[in-house]
Amino acid sequence: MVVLLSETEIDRLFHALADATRRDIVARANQQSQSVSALAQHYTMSFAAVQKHVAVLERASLVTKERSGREQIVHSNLDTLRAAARLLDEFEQVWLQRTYRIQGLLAERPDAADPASPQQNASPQQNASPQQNKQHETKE
Amino acid sequence: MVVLLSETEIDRLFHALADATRRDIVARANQQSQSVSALAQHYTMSFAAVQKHVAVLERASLVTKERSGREQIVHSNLDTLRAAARLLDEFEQVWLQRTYRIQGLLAERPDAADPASPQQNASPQQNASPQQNKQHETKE
DNA sequence: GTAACGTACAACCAAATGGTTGTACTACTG
DNA sequence: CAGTAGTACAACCATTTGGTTGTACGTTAC
Repeated sequence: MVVLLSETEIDRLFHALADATRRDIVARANQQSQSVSALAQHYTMSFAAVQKHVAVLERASLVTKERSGREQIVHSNLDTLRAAARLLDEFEQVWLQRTYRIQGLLAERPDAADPASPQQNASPQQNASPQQNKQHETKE
Repeated sequence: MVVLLSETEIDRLFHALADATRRDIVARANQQSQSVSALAQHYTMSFAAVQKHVAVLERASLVTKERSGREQIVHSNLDTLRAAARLLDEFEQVWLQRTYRIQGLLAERPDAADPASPQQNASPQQNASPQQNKQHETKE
């Protein structure tokens, strides 16, 4: 299962999750959709600060806001959270697979380097991964 | 299954993952453990910049470094990645459960609110000792 | 209508981030 | 031995982040 997020969206998503206050906001909004000021009441920081946290969450699609009269109701977006979880599952899968594949090949292909052994060539010939979906600059 | 990380560690973990270069570093290190300078060759940024990224990953326990002669070999730590994945799974589970429970309880318990607020240690002064106890302060 | 509430947003600030260059030290290599 | 490769680390810089206060404006309540 492939997750549909761009690198930039992944950046935003993890960045949004990398703050305890923001995680708490999502949890509360999920528990019950509520206005920004209602959320803000639970924290010692200013209303404006909470507003900014909500904005970060919104940019990451972890919550949505919906106007209701003078209030902005914050709804959690569990789909995005699920996407994040799937994304890490994917990393786990891919990276583990690679680990196993390398281990599995050790017997038959003596030139497949041992990833755990620190004693090795040190000559930086890189057998880099063929898939390049990044948008951050790589050299090679 | 409960994941064993403190809020601060979770912050560090997600922050470390919130950068495409760092994710790429972990992927490469997982594919094959290699020295910092070998990793740095794949990026256009300076060696020192890559060093800093590795340091961030190390603080988040996503990689470990092991000295080998004059080189520092970077190993990926898949356990931490797994912990992150489990953590999001947990969020997903808990938050989804709460959603369902609330939907189910809406009729009978109008006051079913606010069970799980994190620790509060208030002391509402800013001014900041250099370390802040990153447990975000809640009010209520 | 007036007052209070909820929000938006700008201006400002301190600290953290992400990058650079330069210097120094250690470990290999010839 | 001299030279180079790999690393560590400090200093510096620009930008972002996370917080503040203040102001303005629409909406609700009285």
